[in-house]
Amino acid sequence: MATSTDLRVSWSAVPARFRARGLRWTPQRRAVVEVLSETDGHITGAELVERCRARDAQTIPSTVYRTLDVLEELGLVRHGHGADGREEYHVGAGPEHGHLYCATCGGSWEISDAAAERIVATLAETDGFEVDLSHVTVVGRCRACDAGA
Amino acid sequence: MATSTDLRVSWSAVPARFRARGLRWTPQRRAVVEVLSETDGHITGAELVERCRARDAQTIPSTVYRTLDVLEELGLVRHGHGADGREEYHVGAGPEHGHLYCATCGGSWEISDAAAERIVATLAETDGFEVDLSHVTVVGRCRACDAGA
DNA sequence: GCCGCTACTGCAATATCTTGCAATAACATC
DNA sequence: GATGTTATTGCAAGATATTGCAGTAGCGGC
Ligand SMILES: [Mn+2]
Ligand SMILES: [Mn+2]
Ligand SMILES: [Zn+2]
Ligand SMILES: [Zn+2]
Repeated sequence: MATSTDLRVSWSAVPARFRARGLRWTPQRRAVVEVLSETDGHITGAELVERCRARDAQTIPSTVYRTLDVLEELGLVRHGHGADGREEYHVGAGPEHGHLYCATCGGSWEISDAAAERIVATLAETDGFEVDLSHVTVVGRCRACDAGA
Repeated sequence: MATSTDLRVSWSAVPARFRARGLRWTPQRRAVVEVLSETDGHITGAELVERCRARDAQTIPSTVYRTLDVLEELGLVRHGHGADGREEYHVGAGPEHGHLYCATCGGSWEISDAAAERIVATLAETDGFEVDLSHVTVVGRCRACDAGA
């Protein structure tokens, strides 16, 4: 089966997780975590900054991005990149998955578990490479666009 | 077999290719193409700007990036993204290929043709998706790092 | 060789993300 | 509840990339 690290998380336990690691629980980090706890699925770095700014106009982007780095180290979020290379965070979205982006229509989909499993297995066998599935972004052309053109 | 659009190109024919399309051949575009013609394999957008600036200190980044867009439309280069999402251009590098990046050691490799072929076939079958192989970047952990840790 | 059309450039503003550094504020300890 | 340690923040600068717009200059036609 495909690697399946579940991202579902008890946000209420996060402050304790921070302190247990010698990290500090600050108002700025609380704001980021509150926004994330209300997010399901995906959010870009810029969107997160925007939503934090909506609650607190003083929000500083570098603080938000540094908080994301910490949350990712703790395994509470994972990031990938959109078709243009921008960061996209996976939050509370269940099992790991990669994304498919259609360059023609702009649509995006999660890579099916079946395909993910085969891709991970293929690169493990032929190249000895262990894939970070959450980070996988495949750009190309979707079935609909292929048919319509 | 895997898609195999060859990028080997006769740079001397480029000015005529531009004009045939109603595009103009300018000193700025000539500089970009000259740098590319001396490049084999890969170059990031920033590196290209830097090398153009080395020949002409007046080089404007937006002009370079716009020239890259045109060259890509003409099929003379293709871009992908590094592990951090930054643009990387494939130039004169033979058949299309994707890349593997080890997040641990920072190493990078081209995805083997065998693996590429299976990945392209898998996504075509299971998700009806036609992959742009040049744009594929897979991040994870290489064999050496896996063994050493 | 000149002219006109319009593709292209330069520039300034904007978006996203990172980094170094000095000042600040968590929090463990007492 | 005061204190010291040091993790964290705010800020400024920088790297990379995109966009709108007004002025410039390629180049096809004469
Ligand atoms: Mn791209
Ligand atoms: Mn990344
Ligand atoms: Zn599509
Ligand atoms: Zn490695």
